[in-house]
Formats: sequence, C-alpha cells, structure tokens
Amino acid sequence: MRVSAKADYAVRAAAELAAADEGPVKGEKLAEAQDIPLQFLEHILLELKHHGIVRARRGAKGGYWLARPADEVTIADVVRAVEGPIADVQSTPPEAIEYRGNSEHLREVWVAVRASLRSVLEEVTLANLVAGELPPVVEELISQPDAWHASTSTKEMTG
Amino acid sequence: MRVSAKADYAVRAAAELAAADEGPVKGEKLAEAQDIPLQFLEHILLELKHHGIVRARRGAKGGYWLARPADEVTIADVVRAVEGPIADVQSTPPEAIEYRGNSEHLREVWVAVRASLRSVLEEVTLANLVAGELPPVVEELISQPDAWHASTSTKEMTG
DNA sequence: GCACTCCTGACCAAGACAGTCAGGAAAGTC
DNA sequence: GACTTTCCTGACTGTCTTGGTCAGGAGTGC
Repeated sequence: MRVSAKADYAVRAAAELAAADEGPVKGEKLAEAQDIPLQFLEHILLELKHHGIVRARRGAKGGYWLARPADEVTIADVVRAVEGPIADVQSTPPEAIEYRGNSEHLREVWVAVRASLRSVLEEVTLANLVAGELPPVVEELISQPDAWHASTSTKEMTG
Repeated sequence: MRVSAKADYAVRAAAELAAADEGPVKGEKLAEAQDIPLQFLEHILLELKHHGIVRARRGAKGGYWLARPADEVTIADVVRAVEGPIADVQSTPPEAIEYRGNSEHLREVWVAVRASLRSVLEEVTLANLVAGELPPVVEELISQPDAWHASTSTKEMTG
C-alpha cells in the first residue's frame, strides 16, 4: 500500500514533460528539474516509452516528449507503466481471488479499494497536475483536515 | 500499491476471530479455516497482539480473540498493524514531502490517494465483513461494473 | 508434571527496490 | 565521414522486503 520512488519519479518526470511547450526535453534537464538520479531516471523513461506514454529521439536535438496530449494521460497510466497493476492482492487481481469461510466478502472490499484508488488516479491528468486544477473528487478528499494527518484512528495504539 | 499476503492473511484471520462466538480460537484452527501456513500466521497474530488488535492466552484452553468488539475494529486497523502506514510515498507520509517545479501539486494527489484508501478501509469493520453488510461507500464502488475489470483504460497499451 | 498452545528469535531463498556502471546505437552537426 | 550528443540497454550491486520455515522457550490448565 505504498507508492514507490520509481512511481513518484515517473509522475514527476511526466509532469515536467507535460509542462514543456513543444520540442523534446533532455533527460538531464528532467533529472535536474525534479532532483532525480539521472541514470535511474533514464531507466524509468525507457519503461514509460515501452508503455507508449512518452516518445524519444536520440542525438543532438533529442530528448523525450509525451506521446499523447497532457490532458489524455492520467496518473494511473504512468503509475501502471512502472509499477504494474494497481492494488493487486498477493500479485493477483482482487476479483480473481476466492475467499472461504468468514472472509468471503473480503474480495468485495479489495475490489472497492482498487476502485477508490482508480477514482483518484484515473481522474487526474498530467494537465490537471501541472495546472494545479485538480478534479472535484480530489478537491473534496483533500478539503477535509483529517486527510492531512498521519493517522486518524489510533485506537489500536492505546489499547 | 499492492496488498501483501501478510495483510490479506491478517484480515482473514481477524475475520475468523470476529465470527467466533466467545472463547479463544486456536491458531491452528484459524490457519485451517483460511488456508494459511500456521507458522507464518503465528507471527502475524503476534504482531496483531503487539498492536492491541487481538489478545491471546497460552495453554490447554488457549487461543486468540479480538481485543475489541468486532464492530470497533476496522480493516485499516488490521492492515496498519502488519504493513505500517497506508499509502506512504518513498516511505514518507505524503503530507511531509516537498515537491518542486511542475510537480508541486503532486502532494495533494498523494494525500487524496491516501484519503480515498481510508474512506474504504476505515469504514469497513470486521463485523461488516463477516456479516457481508458493507457500508454504502463500498457498495457504491463495487456496484459499477468497471470496478470488476482488470484495467479500464488501456490506451497506453495500444499506442 | 505434563500436555497444550502461544511466544520469540534465528534463519533462509527469492525477489523487489533504488540505484550505478559501461558501453552501444541512432541523430544531428560540421 | 568524423564527431558530438543523447537515448538505449544489459549487467551488476547492496540493502530491504516478502513469505515463509525451524527450533526452542514460556505460560496455562489439568
């Protein structure tokens, strides 16, 4: 249930590409802008390329650019490219798991977890991200003060 | 962004405990009911105990039971006990990260991700789970057919 | 005192994570 | 055609996590 450095880096690099107006951007520039180790970033960009998120050209005037308009690439697209399926359970999609006994309805819960993740990640595009104009779903989620604290319920800590 | 075997096991074992009416349940019985390797499960139950989710007694009539009523233990409690904080980014809580340049608003997105996870995990109690009476938030999420498919947008796969 | 059950630490193999290193291959420039 | 630039790729590395297993110790109840 954590976001890897790789996924974080990937989204940040993609955001830089989304903000760049026309023309390829060098990997080095992306690395500097977002403070990401260059060689690691290159591997990430390569994965993004393999998944059709970005395109690239080598040579003097080379660099990377988005394969699609920034408002057609969601954060989910980027995360899936580098991390694989979102919210798998034991490396299996939640709907494919059979639960027995008293945990029979756990499958629905994991499916709901995935759906709720998607409701955020698939709604926010790179264009939204760089413009700071986040969709209503997101605005509502972050408008609640509780969302900004480390943990709301600490019942299990005290007893 | 995946649910570990450990977390899955923990919730399933907790569900069995929630369904057991009075009296300690042996680890072996939990392991059998949910098809979990016994020795691994014992470690998990120990962690749950350390976090005050379950209690235990040794000896002839020993076993495990929930420390609190099943309707006061959420799935979030159980998951946090074995996996730590939900939705950390690079092992750091999202609100603690400073983003620069064009990814400035990424923090809000990750906070929203965490909030949306919580909106599911903190709403579903063990009592809900075993009764199959999932809260409205969850019911609504799983009522949409898309929620049951592996991936909705595959744009990045084709081009 | 003995059986039962939890408790705990040590260990292990495989894989993920977060990179680094070295070199090759296209693209543009002169 | 040489040369520079930049991406492309595989190999490698050290540490941590995952998903367990093994062996033994410590309470509990009869």
